[in-house]
Amino acid sequence: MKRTRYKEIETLLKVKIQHGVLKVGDYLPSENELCTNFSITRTTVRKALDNLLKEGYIEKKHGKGSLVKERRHSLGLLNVKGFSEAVGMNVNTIFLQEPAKREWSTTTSFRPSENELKANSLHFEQLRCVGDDPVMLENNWFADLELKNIIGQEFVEGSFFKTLSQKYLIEVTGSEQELRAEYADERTAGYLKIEPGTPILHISVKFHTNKSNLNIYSELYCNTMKYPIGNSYHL
Amino acid sequence: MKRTRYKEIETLLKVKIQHGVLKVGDYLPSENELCTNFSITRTTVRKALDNLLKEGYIEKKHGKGSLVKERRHSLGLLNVKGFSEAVGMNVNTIFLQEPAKREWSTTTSFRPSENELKANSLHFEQLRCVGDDPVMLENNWFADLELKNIIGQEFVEGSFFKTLSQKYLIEVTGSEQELRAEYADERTAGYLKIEPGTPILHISVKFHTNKSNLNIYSELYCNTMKYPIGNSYHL
DNA sequence: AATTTTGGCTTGTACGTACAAGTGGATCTT
DNA sequence: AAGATCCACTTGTACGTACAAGCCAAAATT
Repeated sequence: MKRTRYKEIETLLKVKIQHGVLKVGDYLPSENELCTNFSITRTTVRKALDNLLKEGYIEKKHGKGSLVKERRHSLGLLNVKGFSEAVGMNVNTIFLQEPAKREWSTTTSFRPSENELKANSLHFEQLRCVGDDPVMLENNWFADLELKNIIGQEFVEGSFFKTLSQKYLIEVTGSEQELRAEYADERTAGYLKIEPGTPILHISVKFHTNKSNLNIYSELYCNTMKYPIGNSYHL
Repeated sequence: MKRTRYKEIETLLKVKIQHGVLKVGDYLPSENELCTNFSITRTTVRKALDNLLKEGYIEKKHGKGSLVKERRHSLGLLNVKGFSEAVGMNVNTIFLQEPAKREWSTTTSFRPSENELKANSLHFEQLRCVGDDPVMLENNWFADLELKNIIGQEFVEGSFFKTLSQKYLIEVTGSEQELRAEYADERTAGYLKIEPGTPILHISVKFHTNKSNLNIYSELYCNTMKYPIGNSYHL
């Protein structure tokens, strides 16, 4: 991943927000202050702020400033990253199947490319809990191409995507999703502690990354009774 | 809505794409060509293209150009606009309840503000069909504040959002959503032609607009068996 | 005292310039 | 003929400038 000035500012501010240095409702330094503080032009500052806006971290008020926004308290922003970045603090993740070489699933909505299918597939399965409530069963596949030592390694802060970003400089650049309401099958229901046949939200995702041959295919099964899936979008 | 140069170019290109003048896979004129054609600077052109990128109309290739992208053929891009703009051609909309003054719903996920609750509520209900298959039941509420004559009037191309944009210069600036898998109740199941108790996808949306006191509250009930809800996101 | 005006801050739009970096065909060299 | 180089094109990043427009409090006017 190429380092750029705007990305520097962007991640720096994002970290400050994530760590609570900048709290919800706080105004960011004005664009001109950021310019002088970091010795960059307003064009670059605005590019960084635009990205934060797009990802829902801030809100901009014409004539006033940019302020830190309340991130969705439900399981928000699935269109940006994975689960553990989206939710607040009290999220526990349990590995049902540790990362290992396994067959490509034949039931994913998004079909891997021929090149990916030729390669081996790495897979892992997690159960996501809010407190003690299991709310999401998650399966992930990706081609075993460029990620040396990813199996056997602990994930950074429990997040696969943070690991990709920090250890391999791989960033998610986009995603496609398909959403379906389905009956829970027995296995899924068991892990989610619900009756088989209960409606669950099935989300199929293909994450695109800046490595053109690396995509992550995820199948998520969510119990939305207590914790609906959230999403937001701002121009 | 304020008219800006970049919005001009943006809508002009968008219309060309929507009307098929620019087809999927076609390259747009280069940024420099657009500059000279419209007598604007590259900064402005890029702002317009960024918006098209964000809304999923185009794809950019470094060193090559911008090309028109395949829009998702499933019921895509709910985070941007409403239904009839998101899907292709063969969508039929049936009014179950024409726009009229009705009570605010007490069951919406997103609570209208005090100011909105004080005002009267306008409501309408639609059934969305792909061909002959009913796929989505849609209820919409919004405060009766600034939209003179909107009841009794035909929607532009059947779309409420297009009507807002073209007749009232109101644009959607963002949205919040909550997604749940639920059992279909009898009424919903009847209209969607499914058995009561079948899982359906319930989407609650609050659309924000450039009129700060105008939000649109929608409750959508989708039969995702045949047509899953699609979504995509690109940096 | 109440109202209007002003001025200084903020973000929004738009101008123009320069160079980096990816792409691909034409040209030159071996 | 095959390969390497070059060049003209594309988009990406970053610089700098100017003014419009929204917000708000202090100052001037009524």
